[in-house]
Amino acid sequence: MTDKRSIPSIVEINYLRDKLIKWFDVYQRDYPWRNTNDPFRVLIAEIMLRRTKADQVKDVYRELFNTYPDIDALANAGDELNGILYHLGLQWRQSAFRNVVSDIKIKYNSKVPETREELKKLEGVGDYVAGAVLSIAMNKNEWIVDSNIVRLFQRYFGIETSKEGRRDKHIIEFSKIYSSDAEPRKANLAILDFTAIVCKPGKPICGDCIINTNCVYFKTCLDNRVSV
DNA sequence: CTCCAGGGGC
DNA sequence: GCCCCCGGAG
Repeated sequence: MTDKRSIPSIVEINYLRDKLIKWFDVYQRDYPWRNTNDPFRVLIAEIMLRRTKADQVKDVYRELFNTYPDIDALANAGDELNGILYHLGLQWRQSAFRNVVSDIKIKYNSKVPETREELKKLEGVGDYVAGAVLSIAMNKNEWIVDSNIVRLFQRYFGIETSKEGRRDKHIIEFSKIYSSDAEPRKANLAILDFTAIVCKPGKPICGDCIINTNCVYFKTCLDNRVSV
């Protein structure tokens, strides 16, 4: 690829997606917010997941919905809610959290908005959370970009990004094509899990990687004789 | 010590 | 475009 900022071809992206989905069918992670199609629960989970490890969110999610089974219970929650959320860190999340619940209940009649534009009006909801709710809970063809997805794109296609790769135009364009699939939910979950388990930041498992034959990063490792 | 399913304020 | 938000795990 001569132009390092160009977007890979649709064929290349389709190939990558097919491989990741096949991998996902075997190795997908199990989290409580994946056993529901309730957009509200998925939205709450995604808000908690931002800048926070999934394993750290798991227990909080369970306790939260055991204590407050529906949006009305959550909207009327007292100070105990702060205690449940405390372990997530990022204390600003607590007020944002309450505002989101309140807005959905009052402004949206207890129904999670179904467009990216409306979702982003909620406090603490940006492109990632909005895209995740639309694609994962509603199975819509909506893109997501997080730091892990940026990294996979960099490594696999040998593409350059800015410091804020999440917001790079060519990265978002890639993600739009990637999520243009018959199963956007699966496609997006697949790339999230793959980047967390195989193509992870510190020591990626390149040796056992199912897509290493086409990966620029892997070829570079071999050229440098770095053990993988 | 660094890192983590980002977002918002500037 | 840059920077900070911050608990817990490694």
